[in-house]
Amino acid sequence: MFDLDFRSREPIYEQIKKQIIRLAVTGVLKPDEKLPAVRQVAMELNVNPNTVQKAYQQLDAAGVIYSLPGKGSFVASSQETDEYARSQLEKELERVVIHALENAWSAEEILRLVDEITKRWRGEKQ
Amino acid sequence: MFDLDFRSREPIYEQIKKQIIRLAVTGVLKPDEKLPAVRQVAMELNVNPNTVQKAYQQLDAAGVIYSLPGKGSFVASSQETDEYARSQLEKELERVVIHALENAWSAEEILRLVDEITKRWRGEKQ
Amino acid sequence: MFDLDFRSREPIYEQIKKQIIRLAVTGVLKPDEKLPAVRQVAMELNVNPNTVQKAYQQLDAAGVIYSLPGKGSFVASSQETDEYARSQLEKELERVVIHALENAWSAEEILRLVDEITKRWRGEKQ
Amino acid sequence: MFDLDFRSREPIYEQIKKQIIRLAVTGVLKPDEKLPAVRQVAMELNVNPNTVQKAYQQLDAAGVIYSLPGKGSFVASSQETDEYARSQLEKELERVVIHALENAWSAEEILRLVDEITKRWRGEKQ
DNA sequence: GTGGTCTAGACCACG
DNA sequence: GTGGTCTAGACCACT
Repeated sequence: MFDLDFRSREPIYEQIKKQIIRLAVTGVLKPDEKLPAVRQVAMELNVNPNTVQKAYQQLDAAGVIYSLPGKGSFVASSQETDEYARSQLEKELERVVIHALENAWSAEEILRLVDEITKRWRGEKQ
Repeated sequence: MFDLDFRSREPIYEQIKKQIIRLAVTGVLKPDEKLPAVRQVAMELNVNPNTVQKAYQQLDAAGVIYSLPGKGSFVASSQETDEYARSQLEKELERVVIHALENAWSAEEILRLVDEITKRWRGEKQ
Repeated sequence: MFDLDFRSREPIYEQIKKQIIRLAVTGVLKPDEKLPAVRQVAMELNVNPNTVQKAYQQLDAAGVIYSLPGKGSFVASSQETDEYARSQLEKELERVVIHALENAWSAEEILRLVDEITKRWRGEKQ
Repeated sequence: MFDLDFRSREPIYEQIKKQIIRLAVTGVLKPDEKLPAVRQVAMELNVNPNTVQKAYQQLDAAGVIYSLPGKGSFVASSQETDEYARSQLEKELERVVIHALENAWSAEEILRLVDEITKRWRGEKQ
């Protein structure tokens, strides 16, 4: 279900968070659908249950999922998830674009590169 | 000379690296111009010399500056710097854009947001 | 008969306890009236019988209901119930009010907020 | 510095969070003041560093403190803290007051009890 | 079997 | 020495 890169600088729990958000935003996981149990995910990914727990707990605090002790964890309403995902991505994009502008990139250069990346990605997807 | 944000999550040495690159790319620092000594920068910025040293070393390894033992550190040719800065930024941008695409953003949405960020930044600069 | 919120952090058995107490205190359930059987409540609420059992047991231990083996569970005298409910609520309220006072709230602020909550609740009820 | 109740149902990290908030709201801890290190608090309280870390991290996510790896954790602006503390307390108070109202308490009864608790607390403080 | 808390102890990046 | 991440493994409350 998930795909981790253990060599990445990005913490494992962050990778898990992002993948769950991706699945929720793209509609693979529906609102109120049950997520796999913490221990099950931990086994499948070969990581410690605490690491998965941390991801679930932070998503819960952010309103992306809701966890019911004794029952499981479930996807929250799509509105909450979309808002959270959108604000996170906007922050990331803003940081990078401003960094480029500070390094004397023109708006046209940035837009052209974004367009190129998008087209390349579309090609790989098909 | 530099402007650091000690409250940022971004490591100090990364901030120093980015600012030197920015000054080189924007032409404030000319090729073969001597950089201020590690200790002097450390004193001016009120940071540990090790931190400045780390920034200089990594810039050296990346070919953006070159260090002559006993003489100091100097800005490399603008070509080296531009290539390094460009490839770093392209990698960053690609990562973020693909992340957005994976989260069901349309190319139009991304381009619109980039445009918006650019205009906002221009406004703040003036 | 009851109205549960399965998404709440509050344990299901606690919700059942509070609702039975509420019905007894408000006079909907009369003293010595028979409560519905554990299994019946469990079926109606779609919860595990153990969960209902736990609620009944704790109410029994608190003296709010009394269970006659083989005959069922019955509402205790209104005096028992009122005392229990009152002491529970006083404890809860004391805990929260003291917490507010410790966080530099003034008595006036607390009273004003209580008043506001009361008025809002009255509005929603009608 | 802190005062824990290990027998309480309230998690230790929650108790730590509340105490730090209390100290910040009451002005004992000033904005940008350095908090004791995670490991130091852990030693003083005789708890595991991970437990203290959890408290610090959640306060950081809530904007009440900011943590700089390698430097320490610091109290954020009083505005952030006040807002967070206020909203938490309002939620707690609302829950309890509504619970009382549902159990047939009159607004006057509640206000009288709050007043009584306040006066008793003032007496104990002096 | 579920999520949640906690301990013990290790390792890493940063300053 | 600082915060941050992770593992291993235990115990608890709830369903």
